[in-house]
Amino acid sequence: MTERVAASSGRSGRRKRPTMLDVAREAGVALRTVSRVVNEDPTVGAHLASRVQAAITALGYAPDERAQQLRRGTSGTVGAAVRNLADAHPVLSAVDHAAREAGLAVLAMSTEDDEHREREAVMSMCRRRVDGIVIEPIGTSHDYLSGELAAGLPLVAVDRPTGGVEADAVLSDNAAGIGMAYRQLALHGHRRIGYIGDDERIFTGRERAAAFRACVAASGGPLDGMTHPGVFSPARISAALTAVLTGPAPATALITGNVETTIEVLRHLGADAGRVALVGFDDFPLADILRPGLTVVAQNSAVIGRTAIDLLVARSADPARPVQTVTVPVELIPRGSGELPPPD
Amino acid sequence: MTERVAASSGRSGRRKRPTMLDVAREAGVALRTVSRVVNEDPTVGAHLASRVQAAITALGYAPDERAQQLRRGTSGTVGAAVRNLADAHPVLSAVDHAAREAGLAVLAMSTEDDEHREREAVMSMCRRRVDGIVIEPIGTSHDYLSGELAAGLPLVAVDRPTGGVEADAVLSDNAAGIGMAYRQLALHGHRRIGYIGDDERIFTGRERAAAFRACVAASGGPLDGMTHPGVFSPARISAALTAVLTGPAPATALITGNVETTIEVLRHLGADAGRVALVGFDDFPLADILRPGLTVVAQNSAVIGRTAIDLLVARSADPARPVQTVTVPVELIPRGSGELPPPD
DNA sequence: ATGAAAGCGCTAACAT
DNA sequence: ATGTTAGCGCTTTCAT
Repeated sequence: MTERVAASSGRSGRRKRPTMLDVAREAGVALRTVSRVVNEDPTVGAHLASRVQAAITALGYAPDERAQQLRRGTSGTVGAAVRNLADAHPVLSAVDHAAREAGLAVLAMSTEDDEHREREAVMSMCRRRVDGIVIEPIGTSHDYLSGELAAGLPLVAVDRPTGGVEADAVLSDNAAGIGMAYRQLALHGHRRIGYIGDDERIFTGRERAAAFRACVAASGGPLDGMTHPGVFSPARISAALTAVLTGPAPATALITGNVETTIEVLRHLGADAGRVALVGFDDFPLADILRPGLTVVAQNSAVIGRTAIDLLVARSADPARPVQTVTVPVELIPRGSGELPPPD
Repeated sequence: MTERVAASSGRSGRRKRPTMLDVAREAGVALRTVSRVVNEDPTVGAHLASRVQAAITALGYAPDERAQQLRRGTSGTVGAAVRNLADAHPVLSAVDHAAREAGLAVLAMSTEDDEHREREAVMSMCRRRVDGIVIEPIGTSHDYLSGELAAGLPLVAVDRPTGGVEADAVLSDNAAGIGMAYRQLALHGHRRIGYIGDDERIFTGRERAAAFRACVAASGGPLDGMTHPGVFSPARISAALTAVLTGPAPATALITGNVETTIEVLRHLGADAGRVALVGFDDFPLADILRPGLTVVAQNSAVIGRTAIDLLVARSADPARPVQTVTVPVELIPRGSGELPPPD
């Protein structure tokens, strides 16, 4: 590594952080009075209040939230265990906003698509006594949470349901989305439509592949060689793409079951991107600056995030309420790639 | 909203969460012994240890981290105040990994490019008594942190320096990056090179615009009408683009000063993307699937994140050490758009 | 309107 | 090797 380093003068040593008691002494009042001022209790005399405020700013005092939470018995925080913080993540964004409106802080942790990490993240949230958890499940079994659930932990799954335990969930309407994609391609003259998507051991992979097969059956199109689920590595996507686009009766249009597949397909298509019609499941930033623009089935992340927090808050208020699964509509966004005609 | 809702049977009411004392009673040992087992103290007899473990799993006990932190006086957590959680954020990812390796959890909060929100997020982290903060500064003044800094809070700025207070920083080599971009375009025959970038009130905008002017001066190219800093809205980017690409002596190549500008320029260029050479500052996912592929100056996010955590840990260990600014090299990634020849 | 004291769940001296 | 006890910094009865 060849970083350049510039150094400068040091910084004074560590001073002890002021506590509420320090403030009380500085202001010459009782501890309780400082607590009252900090919590904006109106029953403090104006004179004392201002003296306490002065002491607070003089000392640079900020209350220790851990101690507050410990004493209050609530954390005012919801955990969000999502697959990735680094990728585009509109659901997390929506959760963040909705939680803030509900007066809750968000503790976001990434699961990195790893079952073990997911469990680690969720347990860490439990140890921090979050008031609820929004999870984008990776693992297939979440019964390590059954104790917490019995203890009243509000848990809401987004995108996929939890496994092994009953929990509220917010899902996209996968079947309807695949239907929209298929109809759009059929509408533009395609008869041989292919599908490349996720492993069917994954919930969304299963739902979307099943919906695709149903569409083909309903429209009387050919299924043979057109369905390629269980595809996740770039190499296998490349192979599936070759298989579906070559041979005696190649597909003229393609539906991709998730963003990763969509992007990998675009990467392999390269210059040929304009020669095969394509609809991707799930929108992503920049899909509109591709040429041709990418037609997608977009999930409504804003509504998903909002709903997740709503369910969380509702269960907090009433732990005994019935478990709910909310299905959120999806939307087809035509941008060109899905409207390409078949080669004549 | 037309969500479909499916309801199911309820869930048992809230049971009290077990404490360490409950475990001690269940196992018939003293509180201290449970604490020893939880903290893997080897001085516990094998017999008692297993009895305690059994009680822990039977009760589904998980220690309250807030109480641990309160008592230990350390939180084992670093805060990361970044501009956006929802956007691609490789630095956050790198911080996450490096922190984990150092045995630290990460509390990530987004500042949403808002000075007020930034302050809110940072203060919230302070109230949670994080052991240090990595910040991607938005605000121009951070002297509200001077008290915390004096109290020994390790603070590391990434991408831009903090304002008004001395803190460690990890910056990209903006000047070198602009130099690489300029030379690449010059090498491919361009004489009239334009620049569209951030406001010069922003640190990176200032550094990059200055470096661009220096490049033009050094190479004897024309500066007139070629420099467009202070551009941030889509409308203004569009205007700047028109200005730089039209007139009697239009630019044949362009350098864009940040991702937002790059993407907006691509959006406006549309079908003409292949007719003007372009180098963008900062890489982004999918830049390689554009046609032509986008040539970029890439920041080394992995090194930036790592270095930030290294500086944080170093200052934790020695609060009096000199303040450091580390400059991380950038890299030119040629993908086609920067290698286009000038027309004719 | 203000204060004294108990205790949230845990760790760490200090016994034994 | 195991138990007793005093707090960490705060909120909250309960007095005054």
